[in-house]
Amino acid sequence: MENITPRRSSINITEQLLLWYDAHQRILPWRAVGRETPDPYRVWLSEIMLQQTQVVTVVPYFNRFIDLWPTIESLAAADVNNVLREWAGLGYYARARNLHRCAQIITRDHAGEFPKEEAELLKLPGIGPYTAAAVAAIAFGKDATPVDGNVERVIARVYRIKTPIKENKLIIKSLASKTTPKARTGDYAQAVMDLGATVCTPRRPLCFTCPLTEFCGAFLHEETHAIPISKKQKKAPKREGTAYVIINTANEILLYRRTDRGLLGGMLEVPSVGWEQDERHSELIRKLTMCIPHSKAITGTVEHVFTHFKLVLRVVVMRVEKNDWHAGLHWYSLDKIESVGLPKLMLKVVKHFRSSAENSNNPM
DNA sequence: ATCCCGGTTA
DNA sequence: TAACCGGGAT
Repeated sequence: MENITPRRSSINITEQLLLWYDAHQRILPWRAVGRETPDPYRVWLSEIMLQQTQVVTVVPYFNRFIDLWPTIESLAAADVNNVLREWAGLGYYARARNLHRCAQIITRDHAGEFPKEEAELLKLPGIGPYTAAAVAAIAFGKDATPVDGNVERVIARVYRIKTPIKENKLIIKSLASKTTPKARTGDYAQAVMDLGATVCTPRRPLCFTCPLTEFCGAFLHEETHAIPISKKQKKAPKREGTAYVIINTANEILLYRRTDRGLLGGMLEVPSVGWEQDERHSELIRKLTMCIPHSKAITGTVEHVFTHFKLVLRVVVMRVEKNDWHAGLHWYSLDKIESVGLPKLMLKVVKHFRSSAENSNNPM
């Protein structure tokens, strides 16, 4: 039996991965096909979107961005608020602001060309160790080894690392570098990440389809379920607040733009109080409540989970005359609310309002 | 309901 | 080291 086909062990782990990648790589809109040269702009844009975000989520956003801004110059020339609008729903909104800043720097200071060296890429906003290595390898074929969560998991299993990933970043990086080929560094990087995403998954890895089982310490010791070691995270505390859906007689909703820094930075929001340190809207709400005390009703709550806390937001609806509130306030048509670019939390509030208004004969 | 997953920045 | 989101699995 063993002589019918060449012994797999005559192929090393790198060659095995590249063979697997040639046959099983995912077809993705930012990937070059065949002998095409990858477009650094598309590689960079995709890698920024892929930070903390899965491929299936990224694909439609990527296509939309490319439609709107096919070149880095066009992205640099865009209004940052339009970039945030298109980013809405992807989360981690600092990525969008850094993306725009980076596009402007590349356009203004680098003649529209990305630097090819990992160390130079690292200096750009929004580009950290992972993305610098990914762009250098994938877009420019440089000898760089991006290490993301997929790579960490694959390496931890193959080398049977049974201590927390967090404590082994350097070891994992050097092991991953050791198996990086001289040529096809971009394909190799994407091969490991594809394998991690589609085969060597966090739970229930599909080892029966894996090209690396003969090299994999975790598989050979039946320990894939126990590697990598997950660090236990402390459970998020709960916060509560009140969101105000303020609707005028033109069926428009009052929205504000948040400050650039911190939570949901730069995004549009429904005014709310009680759950953030900066109570920017408390005065507005106080005045509204005094002027029209009988026009409000709590319609229920929406819940949302952030990185470090859980939020329960009571929803209060207020109806105001269109002319009562105009100076400096930003009204948005409820009919077009889907296209203004609200983060998920605020979308939940608006959707809750709409469904509760539908289900009630007398919502006020 | 409750977990788990994940790069960059300040 | 903590802040920063949304999706998916169980």
